[in-house]
Amino acid sequence: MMMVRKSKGIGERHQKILGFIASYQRERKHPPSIREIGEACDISSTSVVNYYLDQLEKANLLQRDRKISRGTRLTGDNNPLGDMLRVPLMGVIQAGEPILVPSESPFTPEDSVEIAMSMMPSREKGKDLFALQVQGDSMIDAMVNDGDIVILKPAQDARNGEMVAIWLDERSETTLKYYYKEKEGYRLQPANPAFKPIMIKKTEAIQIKGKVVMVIRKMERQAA
Amino acid sequence: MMMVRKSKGIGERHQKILGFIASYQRERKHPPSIREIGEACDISSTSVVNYYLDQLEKANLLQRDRKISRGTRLTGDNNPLGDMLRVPLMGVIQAGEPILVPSESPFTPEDSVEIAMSMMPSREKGKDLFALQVQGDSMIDAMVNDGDIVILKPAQDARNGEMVAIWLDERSETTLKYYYKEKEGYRLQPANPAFKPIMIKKTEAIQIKGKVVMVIRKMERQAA
DNA sequence: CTTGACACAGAACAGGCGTTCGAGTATCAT
DNA sequence: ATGATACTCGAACGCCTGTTCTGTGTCAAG
Repeated sequence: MMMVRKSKGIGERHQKILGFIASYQRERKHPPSIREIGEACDISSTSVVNYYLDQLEKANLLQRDRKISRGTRLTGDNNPLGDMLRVPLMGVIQAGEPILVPSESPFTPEDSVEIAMSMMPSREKGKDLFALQVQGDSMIDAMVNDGDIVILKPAQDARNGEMVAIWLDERSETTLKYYYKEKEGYRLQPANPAFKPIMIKKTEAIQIKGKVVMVIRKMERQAA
Repeated sequence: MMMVRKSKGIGERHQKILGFIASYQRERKHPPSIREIGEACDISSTSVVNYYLDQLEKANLLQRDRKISRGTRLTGDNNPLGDMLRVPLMGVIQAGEPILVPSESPFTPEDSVEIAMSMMPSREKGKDLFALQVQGDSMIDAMVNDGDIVILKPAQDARNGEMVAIWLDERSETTLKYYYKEKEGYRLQPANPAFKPIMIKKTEAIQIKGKVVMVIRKMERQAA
């Protein structure tokens, strides 16, 4: 009977086991049992699987909850599963139309976007985030492109330097700007330094709709 | 003995179970057993847990792998765990310096960014993606801001309309542009329509480093 | 009051599953 | 050769776990 004898370190067998655990977990959403690993990797004895699992644990490639059924989990980098936030995509945001924040909007989010917890800024991990898809080029001064997805956190006011989604009554449009409260009123600063800030007098009515938490742009191929 | 009698539908008990499974899964990376659920939710009998679990399954809030240990998993929207891609953050990209694609770069990625599989465009779900953090304002014509994270896929050539990271020998700089091959040479189109395209003659040397797959901007508070 | 759906407890069963142990085989350095 | 090391097998032990069955108290409808 041929045995591989790969000296020390991680061999082909180890790799196969790691791969199987990953794909199993991806499909079934729970770890495989020792016997399932054995079956998938052509190992006829549970003790052999255990043997390899121990090595993989020593190599810091996975962790085991001893004595617990299906207690193997891949360590950080290999683990395909992680905490994510599901943010409802509530519709579109475009110039000339007010945006709908979740409480005002009547419709169920058809779709949603998934964001890794680890990617969320500050500790904005609240459950009340929502997402909007930008339509049109009206937000280019905010460095936000047509098709971009903006993640928002509902808010009625903001602190200086935060980017907010704001509704301007006088202009009848929604815009994304950095917000600064000043003596005379408000200064709304575009993200793109090539554009000048908008000064708003205290007398004008503005409505902060939410803080921009994140912007995501998927690059599909572009026309023309 | 008081019993809640919440008529039909999902009651407080159901909610508690759902919450427990979610947090358990988040912490331990595998589903809880029936007995563990019972203990956490003050249910003294496994049969009662089973009873609720069946209801929750009928309500389509979770799925059960019958006969399998720890075979309960939350359905889509409730499931905090999902497939994600771990993309190594290989360093920074800035004007005036060539970017390092993984094969060329000697250093291990100190950090990495996690992207939900569901967010990946086209079927760019390859394992060879890498990420770079933009430093400086030199990419504003590509609608990419200082601090943004760009996800790249290594490539030596591109199709028309794809956004690429490209090294221009003559200018000694890296830039992000939409790529178009034309008769005379190449047209590199900025994402921002306010900027003019760069025309490159065939005689000039260009090196495509990768295709831009995604751009992510985390909005922390901004200075000034 | 009876009836039946509903919520719950407890116990017992059977199979799932991790663990352990004894033993065997191949490869390699000495 | 010989022992050390790496690897494999099969079986058995015993806890873990899902399942099932019987029984009890509560509450609303008939």
